[in-house]
Amino acid sequence: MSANRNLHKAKVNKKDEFYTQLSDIENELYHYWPHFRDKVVYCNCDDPRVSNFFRYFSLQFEPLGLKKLITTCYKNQQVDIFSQNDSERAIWLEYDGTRNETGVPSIEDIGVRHLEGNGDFRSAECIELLKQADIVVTNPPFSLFREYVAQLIEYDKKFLIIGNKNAITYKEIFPLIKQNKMWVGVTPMSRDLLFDLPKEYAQFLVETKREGSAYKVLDGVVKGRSQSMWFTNLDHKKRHEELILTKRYSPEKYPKYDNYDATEVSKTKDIPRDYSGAMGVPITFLDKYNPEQFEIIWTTDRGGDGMIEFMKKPHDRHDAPVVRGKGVYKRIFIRNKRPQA
DNA sequence: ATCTGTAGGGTGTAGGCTGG
DNA sequence: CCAGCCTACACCCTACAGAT
Repeated sequence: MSANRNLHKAKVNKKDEFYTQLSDIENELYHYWPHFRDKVVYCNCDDPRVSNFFRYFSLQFEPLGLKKLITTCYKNQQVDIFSQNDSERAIWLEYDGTRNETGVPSIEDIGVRHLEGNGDFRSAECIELLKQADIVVTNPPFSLFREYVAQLIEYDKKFLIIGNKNAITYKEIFPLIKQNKMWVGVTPMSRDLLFDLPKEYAQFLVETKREGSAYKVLDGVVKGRSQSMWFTNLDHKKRHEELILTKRYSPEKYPKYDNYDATEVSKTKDIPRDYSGAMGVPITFLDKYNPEQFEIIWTTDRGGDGMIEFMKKPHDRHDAPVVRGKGVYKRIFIRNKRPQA
């Protein structure tokens, strides 16, 4: 019984109980089809038995024109302790599209192999699989997001992944966004993503958390709410769309920060069309960010290439932007490359 | 040279506001 | 009313100063 309790606790404590909804994958992937023809897709943080990523790519294998689909699945030691047999060993799957007449891949069509290790994306055997891949698509563990992205960059992979919104301001992540090496996917980042949950975890959330914050109920089904968004380095149409600006600058409407030499613009849609100086905007600006239209300078977080130092005014705090004595939330500093009259 | 206490920046989770 | 958007805040972590 006590082992049972521990198991339950282990399950509840396990962070990665959030499974991406098939509809969210479909809605995002829809915008990238040309990128996938003849490509090897790798989902390296997936359990193919429950993952909608594997499901999506195996079902869309032929329409997308994929060359190969590879999936690896992480299994931590915790689970092994309680399992009765070795069916919980880490596995990897390879699918090259051979199909039976039903159009749905059968187990015979898919090569299922055991991994030597635990399936950690950082392990040598998983890196070997990564090297074969053209595009990586998955929902990696948020706690390892930095390392995860660093590895993708190191091996020069195209990717389409889900991460926490706050990851934008991580000091390892923001430079990639500034340098246009990574950007926001098509699904608006301002909207929360909802996730499928295992039954026990859904129950745990309902019992201990608040509806609307930790979870939401959709058609009677409990979905986990997370401040998540898509990150990618695959080009898409949205990031080339001009953001239409209607407001005009005036010093009264657009105050300067007390501690930064920049103008506060509290809503992206209020960016003045005729202003060429540095502006602070909410991080959700990145939804509308078109690199031909705007230049990203830096965020209010310290670090970076020293640019931010030039914007600091004498003040007792620089951890948050301050307007008329009142602190506001994190901002991204931008400049309009082509202000209009 | 190493330890330790502390300040404050960095990160993640959750909650709140509001306009259509 | 609630999706869309913004913010509060606790706790972790790191750097660093001063002590040993």
